[in-house]
Amino acid sequence: MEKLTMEKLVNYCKQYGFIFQGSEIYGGLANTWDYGPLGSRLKNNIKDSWRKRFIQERSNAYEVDAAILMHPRVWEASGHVGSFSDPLIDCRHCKSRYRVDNLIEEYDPNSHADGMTQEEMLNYIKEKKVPCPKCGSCDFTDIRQFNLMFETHRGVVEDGKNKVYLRPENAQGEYVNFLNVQRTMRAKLPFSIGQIGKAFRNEITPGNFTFRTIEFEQMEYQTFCKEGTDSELYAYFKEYAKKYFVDLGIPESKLRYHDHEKLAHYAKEACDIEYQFNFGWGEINGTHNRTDYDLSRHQEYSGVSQMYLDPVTNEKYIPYIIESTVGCDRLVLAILDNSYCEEELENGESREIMKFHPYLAPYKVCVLPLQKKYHSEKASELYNYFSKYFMSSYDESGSIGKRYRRADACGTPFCITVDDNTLNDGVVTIRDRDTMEQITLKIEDVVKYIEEKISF
RNA sequence: GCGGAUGUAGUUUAAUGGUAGAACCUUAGCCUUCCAAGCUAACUACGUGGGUUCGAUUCCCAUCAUCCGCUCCA
Repeated sequence: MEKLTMEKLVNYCKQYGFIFQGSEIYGGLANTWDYGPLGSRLKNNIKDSWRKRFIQERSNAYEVDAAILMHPRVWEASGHVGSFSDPLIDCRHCKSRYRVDNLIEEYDPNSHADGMTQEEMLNYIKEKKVPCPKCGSCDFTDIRQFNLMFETHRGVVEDGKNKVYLRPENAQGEYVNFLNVQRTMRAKLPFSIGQIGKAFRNEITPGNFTFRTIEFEQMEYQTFCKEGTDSELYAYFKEYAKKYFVDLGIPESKLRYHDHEKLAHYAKEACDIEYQFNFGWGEINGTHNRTDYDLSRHQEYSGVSQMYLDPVTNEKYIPYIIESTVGCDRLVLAILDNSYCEEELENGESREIMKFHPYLAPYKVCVLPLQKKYHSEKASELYNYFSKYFMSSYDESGSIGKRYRRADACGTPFCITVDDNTLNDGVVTIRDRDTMEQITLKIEDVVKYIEEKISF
């Protein structure tokens, strides 16, 4: 098999209705992508699988759906306003662009550029004549701020007073609801609040299809726990996330952990899980030990106590938080990347197949009348019947072989063929894409059979 | 954001300073009926905007987008 390239995958996704370029008829808007009929089914199935593993099957896990627009003070407390914008500087000579704090710290690791204001950083560069790492000259532009948060305004008047931000991460939605969920669910530590939702970052983005986009969906849960139990949970969640990916059909050989050497200001421990995409290793999950940083900050900025009263020991304390995030769009891409196969046929041609885990497949079954003329009436009837149980498709156009292959290309695990035996004896032929085996089943047994096969 | 490449139907492509030909796909019909058969039709394209020109899909410029490599990604 030829190596899968991103171009091939993009093409495939477009051809079969998984992913289209955003605003395509206007020439496209960079780094936005629209999920088509099959892609949105796949994505929803992935979300459902996450929800099942991380909310439903875990005790003390609760889901919320928080607003994308939050009080601007949230982003002050989180540290996003002020520090989340990158101070950038360009070399006039070779046109390279750098983050100023990185530039200074590379020049002198003991310089503590983190704590400097923009002016101080600019002065530092001028005084020490910090050279451009690329060309060696010291001829830089002024520092420019690139705020990574999308801004908008509430109300019709645009002024600084009513500026709001599209959230750059979802976690704050859980943090500000910590007490609400704890109280209403009568939850005891440790417990988790999870959320699936969109976040927005106004970043400079390289392509790689949907791997990095300005608008993206995260599936994450925040676990509130007592200090001292945090590291054990952190280690456990790393394993738990990896097992989830393996359960979805991703081979362990294409997964690896990547511990962060440089930690964020809030983090005590941080580790990514990376998947081996066709373009290289890329993060699909992050586990972070965020300590009590977030709730302490919210307590400070809101003035509302975020203390937890331990009913057993009567201690009062601010919980630690372990965060586990899966990039939803990235996982969709990983699943597409991992499922794509080109199969050599006997006649030397090749065909594209998607081998999804049946739980993730956009369509579970495709109903095919063997002969359009004689079987399509019964087949339509069965299609309507199966549609009540799972996503089904129907295809009567072209030869039976062609229709099997079409279904394979969409990743449909089961084809159900309606023939004379269906009309006479009430049985259908079910063909399993993975084994290529055909079995005959009574119509009333089909739903149970399929439901077992597609469970997760 | 930088450098390189590219841009003709859904896909792969051909030709051309006088607006485009094909294959596959799709759709309809006939025939066939358990793994992309055949026949007959139909549908569908020069990324966008300027400039040069009598005339631009073709030449030039800009822009947008994609791919590859950097950069960036608490």
